[in-house]
Amino acid sequence: MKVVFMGTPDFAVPTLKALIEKHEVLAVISQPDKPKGRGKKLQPTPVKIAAEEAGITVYQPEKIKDPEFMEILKNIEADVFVVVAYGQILPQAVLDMPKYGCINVHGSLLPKYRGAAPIQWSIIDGEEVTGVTIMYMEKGLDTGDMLLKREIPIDPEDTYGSLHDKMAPIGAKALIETLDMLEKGEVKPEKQDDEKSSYVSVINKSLGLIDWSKSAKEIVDLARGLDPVPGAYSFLNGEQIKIWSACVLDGYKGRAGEVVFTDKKKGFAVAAGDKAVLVREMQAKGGKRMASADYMRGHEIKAGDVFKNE
RNA sequence: CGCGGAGUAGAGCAGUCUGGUAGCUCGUCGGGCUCAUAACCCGAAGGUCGUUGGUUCAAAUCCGGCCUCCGCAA
Repeated sequence: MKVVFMGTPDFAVPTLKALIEKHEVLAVISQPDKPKGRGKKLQPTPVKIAAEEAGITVYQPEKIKDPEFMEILKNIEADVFVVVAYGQILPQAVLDMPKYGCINVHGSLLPKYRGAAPIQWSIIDGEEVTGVTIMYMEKGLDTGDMLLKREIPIDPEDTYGSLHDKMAPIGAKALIETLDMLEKGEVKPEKQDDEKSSYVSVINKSLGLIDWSKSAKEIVDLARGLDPVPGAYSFLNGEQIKIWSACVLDGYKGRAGEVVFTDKKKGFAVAAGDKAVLVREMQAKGGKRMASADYMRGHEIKAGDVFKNE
């Protein structure tokens, strides 16, 4: 099939690569390069890098709605648009362009977790199963008819990063299968049950501030859902501490946020609303992420110290 | 030139302001004791103090360049 691919972050790259292998990718659309990192250096998107490696033309319109760009898009005459985490809403005129329509790869089992950060939220919510959904795009956000679903178990030790890396290739494979079915006319579009739908918000940094009055499991899930970015955090003696990895520790209680357990090998634990949270990996400002036990060799943390919101 | 922190033994840090060839908590290795919710005692090995110039009788420490890592902001 003749494909135009639209995508921006890492999650989209495996799908792009699979398409390059199996189909004819005529062009790639990605978000404009943005200043990132400490220097304010312009950073190409992961999708752009992958596309250029394959020698495919990349377009990065500021707004896809731009009439001039829409004209270009139309003249490419693709059979299908494949969209994976592109980052812009496609106007109806674009959705109507290709004869096979616009196909989207979404990182959840729709209709649950519609929106921009389904992988993170499924972990933060403590889900045990998630998946990818291939669907037709329509005007609403992630509301189109579903074509193929793949379930993926969430391991208790999975983080956003590890789950993301598991899901991206599965999404790529599912998409290729869907295109095969499309060509053969074998797809069976399935309506989403709006009654069962849920939307999740974009992840922002303030979401990572730990509320120690919540249950230990909720805090642990928050940390792994925000690992490796942007991280769950709290403050000890006015200094921000990021908590990357933790587990529930039974048998210890205290005021929420209070250090209730220290061990030179296991690290330290902080009281939550119910049980305690044993901090395994953490990071102080200016420092690298490290085992909490390592941190304690150079910094004093003792029972009774209290983590606060600032 | 967006703001800031940091690079010292395998790990985490102190020492830098007030120059005089390095220390703490662990780990490792050897020995002792025997069990005290993280065992204790004794001993040992292990460091071009990121790199490179400069100042100085003398630089981890003061000054300049460079490299790397990290937090914030985007």
